[in-house]
Order: sequence, then structure tokens, then C-alpha cells
Amino acid sequence: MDGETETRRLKGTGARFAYETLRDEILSVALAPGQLLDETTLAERLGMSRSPVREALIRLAGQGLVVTLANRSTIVAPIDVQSFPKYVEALDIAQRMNTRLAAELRTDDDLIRIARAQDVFEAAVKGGNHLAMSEANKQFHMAIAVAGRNPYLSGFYERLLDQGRRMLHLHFDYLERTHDGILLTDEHTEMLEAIRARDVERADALAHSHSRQFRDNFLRFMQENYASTIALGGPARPL
Amino acid sequence: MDGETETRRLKGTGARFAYETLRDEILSVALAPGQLLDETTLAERLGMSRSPVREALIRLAGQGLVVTLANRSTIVAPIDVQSFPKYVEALDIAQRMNTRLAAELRTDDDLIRIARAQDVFEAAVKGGNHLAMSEANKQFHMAIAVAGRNPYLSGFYERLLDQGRRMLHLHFDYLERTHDGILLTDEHTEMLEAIRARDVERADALAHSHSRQFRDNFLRFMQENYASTIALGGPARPL
DNA sequence: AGAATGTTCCGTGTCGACACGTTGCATCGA
DNA sequence: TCGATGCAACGTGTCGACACGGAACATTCT
Repeated sequence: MDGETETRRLKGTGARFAYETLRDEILSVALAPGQLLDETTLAERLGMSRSPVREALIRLAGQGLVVTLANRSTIVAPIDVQSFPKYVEALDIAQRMNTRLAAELRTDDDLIRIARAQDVFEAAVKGGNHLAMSEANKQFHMAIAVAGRNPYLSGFYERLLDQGRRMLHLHFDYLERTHDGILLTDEHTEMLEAIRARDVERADALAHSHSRQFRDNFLRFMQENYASTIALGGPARPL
Repeated sequence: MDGETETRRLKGTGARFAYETLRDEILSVALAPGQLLDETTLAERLGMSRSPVREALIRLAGQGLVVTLANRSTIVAPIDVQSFPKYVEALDIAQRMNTRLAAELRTDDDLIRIARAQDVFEAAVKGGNHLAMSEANKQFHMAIAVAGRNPYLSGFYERLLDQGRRMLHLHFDYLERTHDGILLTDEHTEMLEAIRARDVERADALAHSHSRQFRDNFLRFMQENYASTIALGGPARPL
């Protein structure tokens, strides 16, 4: 109870606030995969009634970030190692498609925006703040996707990138222990150069190698740490 | 008012019923693009309170089938001719990817399911029921996507196919006047054969030609009927 | 007459309350 | 002691109510 510290929220902000708060907590794994989310408790914690919380959960379910167990409760979407190969397959395809289109269609303004996103990412890496890093990484790739000028494809890509943020957060420590995170930065720079040169094939190849890199790192991490565990968040019966 | 005809719905069925009803009405263009959907009226029409209706609208918004205008109302997502090329681009890519994967990974059971879906589609074409045709067409392509074994890619594809159903319904009459709808049936059969033969490249080519066929038909229809209109459902400011 | 301003109406955003379904536990019987 | 049955607690699904915000309309001023 913080007494009267509460800032009275304006009209349509409650649901948005709940959504963004929960989304950030899920993407940063502050809320663990499989974590139980009951509306009543969340409403209390966020200082609002159940209605906006419920709306946020429905939207999160639509994005696949939570799974609602009919008439029971809602849980943070488990990270299923079984389906990881399928995830990377999809990510790889989406990444390559969006990056190809960007190399083909980018304007000079796009290049500036991508470069700016890359600067933010490098700064985040230097700062060592994981949350900022995963956020900036996503923004970098989304800047590319936007340059590809296909909202359907970039929207799909964004969904996958969000899911990817959760996995990134799971093995950030591992990455820092083994590599220096510099690899990612270099690959980003190369991608930007390929897009600048409108070199579609090279951009494609770099996007592909980038997603393979991610896959290999994550798999190595899983082997070394969770050899026994099948899934994070356990099996769940979807709605 | 239909007096006491109402069937008392069980616990968790209200929202689902509202969602499915509205979705079907939107996909079949019974609810026109741009149509205003106010929660109060919908709740009355569906015989329930606003809560389940609201949940349905939120889920539909997540699928891009409706657009919610902040603090104002919700409308059925407009069909924007401007963005049609982008839509087809995405559909083409998704269709090719899923069909490629299906050709590569299909089991014998998959073949049976796809063939069954194709039978249903042909029956629907013979029956001349538009709703059944667009539904069966989607199911046919989804049977292929499921055989591709990537839930991320098939989920994306399904979204696009749903959007496509709306456009199909818009120019069904036109299709029947000009062609005989038989083209689609033949192409489907060819796709199934390519998948059966595990001929990835041929499946890809057919998927590609299939989406181009759709694009050309729709564009020709638009030119002949809506030459003046920019968008169906008018411009809308998204949330 | 046209533009700025005030007012009314409508619909959403949010709240609290209630009932049903689920789950876990306790009690009872074999 | 173990299984079946009944009970209580918990959480969701749904409802009705209220207040804020936006839009259309009426009014006033220039």
C-alpha cells in the first residue's frame, strides 16, 4: 500500500498501461514462462480493476505471449524447447524476407533510421543493460523491416522478434561469459552496409547467418544448462 | 425480440460465440468493411452483455479484422486497395513457403487430409454456396500448411488466408460471370500432386502461380467495378 | 453569412458484484 | 490404508452501472 502516491490515470490509459507493463515483464522474463497470472492479483498489483487487466491478457494471448487455460487461469507462454527448431525456421525466413525487401526498397531516410537504431544498440551493449540491449536489438531489425515496406511481413517478423527477446534474456549471461556480444554488433553493421549497397543477395546471406548464429548460441546454452529439462514453463493445455 | 427462444448458454461460451459469429460475418462480408460496430448494439443483437462482446472485438482487433478507434468506436477493417499489392506479396511468400515445406515434409496422412479438403472444396464449388467455397478453399490451403509442420508459418498464413476470404467474397459474382471457378480446382489438384511427388520446386511454382491468379482476378475486378473508389470502408485512423 | 463557442447526446473505459465451474481438501466408507 | 464422495475456497465469466471523452448540433458573436 503506497497510500496516495497513485497518479490518477486518464481515461483510456489503464488497459494500455497494463498491456505494456505485462508485455515488458514477459519479454524480459521478469515473469517466468509458465508463471500463473490471475486477474485478481494482477489488478491489485497494477492498481486497477479486473476489466483492463483482462483486456491486456486477451491481447497478450492474441500475440501468443500468454496462454489462457479455459475457465481456469492464464499463464505466461511456456518456452518449449521442442518447438525451438520450428521457431528458428520461421524467424530465419521472416528475417531473410524482410531484409531482402529492405535491401531492395530502402530509401536514404531508412538508412538513417537503421543506422540510428544500430547506434542505440551499440550504446546498450556498452552499457550492459540487458533490457535495453534486447529492446534495441529488436528495434534495429524492425527498422530494417519497416524499410521493406510490407506491413504484413514486418508484423509477422515483429511477433517473432518479441518471442526471441524472451530467449535472449534467458541466455544473456551465458552470451557474455562466452562471447563478448561484439559479434552481433559486427553482423548488424554488415547488414546495414549490404542494405545500403542494395545488395539483396548479400543482405539475405547475412540475415541467414545472423539467425543461425542466434540458433547455435541458444542451443549451446540449452545443452549446457538445461540438458535435463524438456520445457520451461511446463506443458500446458491451450484454450 | 424473439421472446423466450433464447437458449441459455453455458458458462464460457458467450465470448466464443460472439467471436465466431462476428468473425464469420466479417469474413463473409455480411458485415461490410468500414461498418461501424458499437458494443452496445452488438451486445443487444447477440443477446448478451457488453463484456463478452468487448472480448470478441479485442481478439478480432488482434487478428486485424477490426480496427478500434480510440475512445470512439470500432469498425470492420477496411479493405484498402492501396495496400493490396503488399497483401498479395505477403500472401505469395507465405503460400510458397508453406507449400514448399509441405512438399518436403508431408506424410501419407497429410495427403489424405489434403485430398479430403480438396473434395470438400469441389463439392462446395458445385453447390455454388459462396460461404462454403471460401471456407473450403481456406481449409484446403491450411491442410497443406499443417503438413508443412511449422505452426508459426502456418499461423501467419492462416491470418492472410482469412483476409483473403473477404476479398474473395467481394468478387465471387464477378468470378462466376467471367471464369467458371474451375481454374482454382485444377490448380488445387496440381498442387496436391506436386506435394504427393515431393516436388518442392514444382509445388513452389504452383503456389506462386496460384497467388498471381488471385491477384490478377481481383485487380481486374476492381478496375471494372471500383475504378473510382480508393478504399472500401474509407480511411480510418487506427488506435 | 461564416466562424468560434457552449451544450447535449452517445459510446466507450472502468468499476464492483454475483454465479458458475474447477480444484483441492476433508470426510466417509470399504 | 486406500478410494470415492461431498464440501469449501478460489478464480473466472458475465452482468449492470457510472463517469469521462468526443462528436454533432445549437447558439452567439463578428
